[in-house]
Amino acid sequence: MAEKRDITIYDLADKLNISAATVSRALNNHQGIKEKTRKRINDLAVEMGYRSNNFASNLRRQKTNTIGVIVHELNSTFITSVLSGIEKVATTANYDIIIGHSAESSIKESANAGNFFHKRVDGLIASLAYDTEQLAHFDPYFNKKIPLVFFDRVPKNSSGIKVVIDNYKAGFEATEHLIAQGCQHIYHITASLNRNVYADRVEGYKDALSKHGLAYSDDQLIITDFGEAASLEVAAKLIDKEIKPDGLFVSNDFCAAICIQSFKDAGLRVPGDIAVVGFNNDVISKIIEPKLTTVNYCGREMGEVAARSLINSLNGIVTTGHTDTITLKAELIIRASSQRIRLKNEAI
Amino acid sequence: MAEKRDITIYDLADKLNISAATVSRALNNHQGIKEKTRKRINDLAVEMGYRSNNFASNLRRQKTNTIGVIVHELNSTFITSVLSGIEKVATTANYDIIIGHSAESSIKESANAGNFFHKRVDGLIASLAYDTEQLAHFDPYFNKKIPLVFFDRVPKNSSGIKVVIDNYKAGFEATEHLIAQGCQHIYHITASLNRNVYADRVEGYKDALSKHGLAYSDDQLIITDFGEAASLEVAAKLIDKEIKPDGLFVSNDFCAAICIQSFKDAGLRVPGDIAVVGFNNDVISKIIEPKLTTVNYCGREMGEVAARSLINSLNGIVTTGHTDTITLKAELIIRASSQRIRLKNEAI
DNA sequence: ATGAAAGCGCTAACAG
DNA sequence: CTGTTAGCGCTTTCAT
Repeated sequence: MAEKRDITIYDLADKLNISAATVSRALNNHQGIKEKTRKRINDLAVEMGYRSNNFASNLRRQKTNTIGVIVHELNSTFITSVLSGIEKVATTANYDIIIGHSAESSIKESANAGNFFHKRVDGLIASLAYDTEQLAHFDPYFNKKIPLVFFDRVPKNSSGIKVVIDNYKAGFEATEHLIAQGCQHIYHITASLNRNVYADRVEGYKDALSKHGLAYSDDQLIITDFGEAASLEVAAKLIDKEIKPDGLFVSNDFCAAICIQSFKDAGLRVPGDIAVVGFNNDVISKIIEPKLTTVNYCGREMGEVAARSLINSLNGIVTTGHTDTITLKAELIIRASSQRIRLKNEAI
Repeated sequence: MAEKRDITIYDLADKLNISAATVSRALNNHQGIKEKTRKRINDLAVEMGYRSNNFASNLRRQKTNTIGVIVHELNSTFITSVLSGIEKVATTANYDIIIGHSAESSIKESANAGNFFHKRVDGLIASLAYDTEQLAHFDPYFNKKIPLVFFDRVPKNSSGIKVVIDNYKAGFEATEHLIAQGCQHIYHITASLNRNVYADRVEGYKDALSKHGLAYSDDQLIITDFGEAASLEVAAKLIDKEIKPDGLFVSNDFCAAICIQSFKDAGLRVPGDIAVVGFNNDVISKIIEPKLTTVNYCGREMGEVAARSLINSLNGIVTTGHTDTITLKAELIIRASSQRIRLKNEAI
């Protein structure tokens, strides 16, 4: 494949009758190179189409200046904004990032982790897949003391820095909001309780019910994978419940949207008959009719904080100890899908 | 950062009193190694936690077995399925992929191209950003004869393999469908005509109008960037038009969804007053009410074809010549948002 | 079937 | 301010 041989620093050195070391130093902006020499070298490099050889450099420096990022999915605005946050901070600090997505499969997550380890990333940022239980695939990182930062979906017990929101509080507030709207039979749709994000919200949900003297039975908690098919099924099940739900808190906007649609198709009014709250403030929450009340948290900020923490550890700035879990703000955004009070006033 | 020194093939060789060359051969499944020796080596490698050093290997082989993929955005199901198609083929052929996203900015696209070139990807797969005009950032690839495959949003004039759908035909059919539904004043919302995907659909749109004797004026063609704000603006403009549109073809599902919403808010019925067709079959097309008629094309297939073509060139299998543009199928999916005929029959 | 030796391109002591 | 030198870990002739 290779056309002509690549230009190396030796070619530059020969042409200028200087040593390769000087060329290397000039190209890397080391100090102690005469400005004039540096310029001559840089000019020639451009002229000859020189490109530095990463492998050689990495091999020598034992460092790649690359951060691996493993996400559970790509097609959500939340993840995209996390990525752009990471990218911004990483680029500023002169790190490249490589992205792997697990498609919610722990097997692919594991493959990505292995691949990135093999590629010798300097550090790793990850959000766990839906079904990840064993964390063995991260052991090589721990063993080699390669810094590891988890965000959003973090492991329950493990070292490493974690960047999260207060999911308990978010779940609590979402539920309390529904209660304030007069809901008495509030159901909750969530996903694998192995994932902190879901488990914590469930706790918040339960505690809010309990605080306001509302009964809770396991029948009100529905676990699904938020896929389209599963969501449709869940919605159908909800419609057929003995005790009709008048409030619904869903840990995912897409699934909440599907439910709203199903409810409407079944002749139920939202929020009149059933008030709905989602989670994530995805675009879909503003498209669905009625617009969806949801919990917003800033992906970009989460990405920035994660990247910054990672780079700090990379630079030996240790901020660990009791502060190795960083909690960011989240807020309930109230839209039409849950506003029963105002709706009553506005009613025809 | 590095803890203990990494295990190298020399460590393995020493332990077994054989040469590093033999270890290397065994690890890479070269022929001419006694089965027993191979097994001893592999076992010890696992036991000692050996991981091969990519840089050293790449440096030596002048090859990375990595394919770079540059996409204009990540948060669409279309792109995600393209990526999974690429991933599948690449993995099978023993290539890693690294993903870069340009966020629709030619500047970032250029940065990614440079970065990947620097990382010495063996080949590149790309879909152009919204505002890319100059292709100079791909020149290094052409110069070094690094295979380059464009998909979906491809450059107008340039060498390299291109994988596309017949956008002209898709635009033609979408428009003809609206005409068949009795629409007389069909507007078209599109984006930068520098992008083949949009320009070609516009041609199809115009030709369909002309074929059916419908007048066209530039007033009916609206160019926007499909962002949320821009889409809202465009929708408002459309509502205020002198000549009321009764049909709308939008080159993007998200924008089409926003328009439908705005129309409904303004008291217009969809499709009764205005029939709408989108493009891409994004999830949103099934969430919006009424469900959106749209053009579907298979991202996964496009990804697979792109990756396969790239790997073929990598292996020296030249399929270029007149076949260097590969056109895949696309189909109009008819849903409620455009069905005026049936709607009239069903009318109360 | 295995070993010896050279070199991929770069960087960092160390020297001057 | 610049040059000399050694070596990062691996693959691959060329021998044996």
